[in-house]
Amino acid sequence: MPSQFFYQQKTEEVAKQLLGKKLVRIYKGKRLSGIITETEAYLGLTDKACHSYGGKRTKKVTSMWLRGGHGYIYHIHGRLCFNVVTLTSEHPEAVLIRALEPLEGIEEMKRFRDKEELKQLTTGPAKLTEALNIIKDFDGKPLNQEPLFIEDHIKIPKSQIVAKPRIGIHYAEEAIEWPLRYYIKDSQFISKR
DNA sequence: ATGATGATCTACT
DNA sequence: GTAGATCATCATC
Repeated sequence: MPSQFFYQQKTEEVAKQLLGKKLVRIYKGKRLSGIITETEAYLGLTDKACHSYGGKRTKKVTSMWLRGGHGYIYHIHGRLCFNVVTLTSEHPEAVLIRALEPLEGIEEMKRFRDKEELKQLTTGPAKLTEALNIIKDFDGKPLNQEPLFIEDHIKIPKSQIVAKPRIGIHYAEEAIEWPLRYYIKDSQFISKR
């Protein structure tokens, strides 16, 4: 399990280093898990795409102001997305988990998603929250304990990490083109090419 | 109390 | 590629 210092590194660095780790959900005593294949960094006060841009502290973004290593879960378009908070309580930044490669508990994931195809289970930020049955209760909870935590798995070499602009932030002006989306080169489990 | 807004997904062409 | 469904959250009234 990563230490608390892991999450206090620069957000871009956490986003890259989360690739290859496992996101694990314990559901009714069973492990549902996947390898993190795609992430996006959200850089807080000066990032127009970030929910905490300009120092916003509405109820929805409260968890982003926690110290690194907590979960931040928000509703969007009637769905839930899952983030890992980074840095300290003075720096409201986070990493959005956008895709996983399913590993354990695949039959449960198929049930939660009501889909059979492996690639349809976790290749999108709201898809993976549904597949792992991640619920709003986990917002603001630390990620070093059951029922939802992150586990070390494989290390992805820098040469295998692709950086591209983030998805779905057309309103974010200059931040639109910042290359803060990271994914494992050649992975079959990413949300978009 | 109401209306606008998405860090989305699905189904369709 | 594009349209429509979706619904909690927030700003405004």
